[in-house]
Amino acid sequence: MTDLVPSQSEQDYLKAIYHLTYGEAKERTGPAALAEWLGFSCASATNMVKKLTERGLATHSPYQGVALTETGEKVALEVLRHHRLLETYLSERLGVPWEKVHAEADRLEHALSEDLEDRIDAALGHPTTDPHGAPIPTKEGIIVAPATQPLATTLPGTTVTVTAVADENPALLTYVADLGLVPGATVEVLRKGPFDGPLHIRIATTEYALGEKVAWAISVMVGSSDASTGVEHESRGTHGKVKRMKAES
Amino acid sequence: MTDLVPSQSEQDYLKAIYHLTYGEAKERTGPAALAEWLGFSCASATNMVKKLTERGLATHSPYQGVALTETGEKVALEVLRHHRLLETYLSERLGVPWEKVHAEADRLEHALSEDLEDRIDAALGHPTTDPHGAPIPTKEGIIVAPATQPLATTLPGTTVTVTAVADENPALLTYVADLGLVPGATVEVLRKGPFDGPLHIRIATTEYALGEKVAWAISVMVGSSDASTGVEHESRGTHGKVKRMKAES
DNA sequence: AAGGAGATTTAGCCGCGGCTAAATCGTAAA
DNA sequence: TTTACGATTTAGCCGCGGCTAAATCTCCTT
Repeated sequence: MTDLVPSQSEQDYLKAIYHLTYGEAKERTGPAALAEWLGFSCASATNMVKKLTERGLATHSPYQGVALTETGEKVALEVLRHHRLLETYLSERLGVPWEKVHAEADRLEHALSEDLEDRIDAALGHPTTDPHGAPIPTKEGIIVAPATQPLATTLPGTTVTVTAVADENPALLTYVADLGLVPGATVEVLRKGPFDGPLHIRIATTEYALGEKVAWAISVMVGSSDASTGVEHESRGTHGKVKRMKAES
Repeated sequence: MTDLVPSQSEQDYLKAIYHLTYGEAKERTGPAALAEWLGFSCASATNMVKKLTERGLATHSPYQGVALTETGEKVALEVLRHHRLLETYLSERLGVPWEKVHAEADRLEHALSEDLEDRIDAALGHPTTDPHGAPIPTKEGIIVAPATQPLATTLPGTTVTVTAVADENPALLTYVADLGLVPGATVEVLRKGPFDGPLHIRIATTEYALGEKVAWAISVMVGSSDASTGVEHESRGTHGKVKRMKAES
């Protein structure tokens, strides 16, 4: 019998595959995207993909891309739960600033026991989203993804509510936080510059021009009234594809 | 230039060397003791000792035993600080039971950033001892060791105060906690059985007979009145040897 | 249909940090 | 003094998870 529990590296790859498929509305990814995401070489990614497939955590045939199996996705969601619970705890209880919690959680997530996970969850009152607005998977591996879209694709003239901000980039986080572009904020989309031009928005009474990268990192919910239609359930085994979040963490 | 920061394995070995020398009033240890402490083979211990010596973290000549250099001890004390701060935090803020905090902290200590260390330290109000009574080194690598002795060597007829309990063994911790033998408790030593016989003690109004192992795991402070003579300063570079704690964590 | 660029895979290397087996040392007992 | 045993060291192996270089495949363009 091979090791029952995936190694830290394996967990990192599973998390990455999850991000690159479920996070971007794609079915499968390739080693190149994985390698870039993790900062490794393509060859390393291919090797690990082969190993994960042998272990039954991913499906992969040569040149056909990778996807997670049910058990692989389950592992990824467990790691993601650890990550987002830690982010929330560090932010709420220890005052770690917004833009730093991701890096801290990345190092701590693999050392978190089930028992501690439960204690943190309880201490926080069973939170459903992390400080960046990303949903926290349940212990059973169910993740509730709000029906959102990137701010970048929002039609000018619309007023929207920010639900989440991708948390990978500290500098970007600091920048958008300064603007008040945090989950819950209301934004009026004014107009879009030509081609890759800036997106003009208004927050409260101030206008800003956002670059492409920033506009894509922000998830928004259209309208602001009806809460019940704002979420859908997404779980392992779901057949009908639902709109998934762009925001990572 | 070699890696600036010791690997997790190296840190574990440094911590072990610290325990086996400073923890037991010995000057040096051998690979055998190290190997047993960590659960590795003697050969592995010898290898690592050689590497630590090359890195300037330990001193070692063949067949002469190992000791930490100043910088090695500094690293060990940093890890120990992480460990004991985490123990305290987990116990105080997340309700992790006494006998489990050691194992949790062992996994988390290597993933703790300096920033988080400071935040935890501040959140706890800069504690000086962990839940088992062991002193927490300062950020500067100074550890204040109370002048204590094992309960096992305490003369019958004496009344002493428990200062610390070795935290490695969960079963033992549960046992002594049940008896009320926690830091701060007052114990009257009644008599010692012959040879390896039990140590009879009284806590409050109840009498107990303790085995050798338990009696050695408990550190006590003789008398209970004068606090100023109860501690001494021990720091890197101290020449005069001071009585050091038996309790580990 | 042919060519070529980029993605993917394979082959083979490396350091880390475990391991066992075998050689060597040092000491305490005969 | 010799011997034997335990502690230490050396030699050499392994899996993990990175890497580079080279081979191969896919697909898009010409």
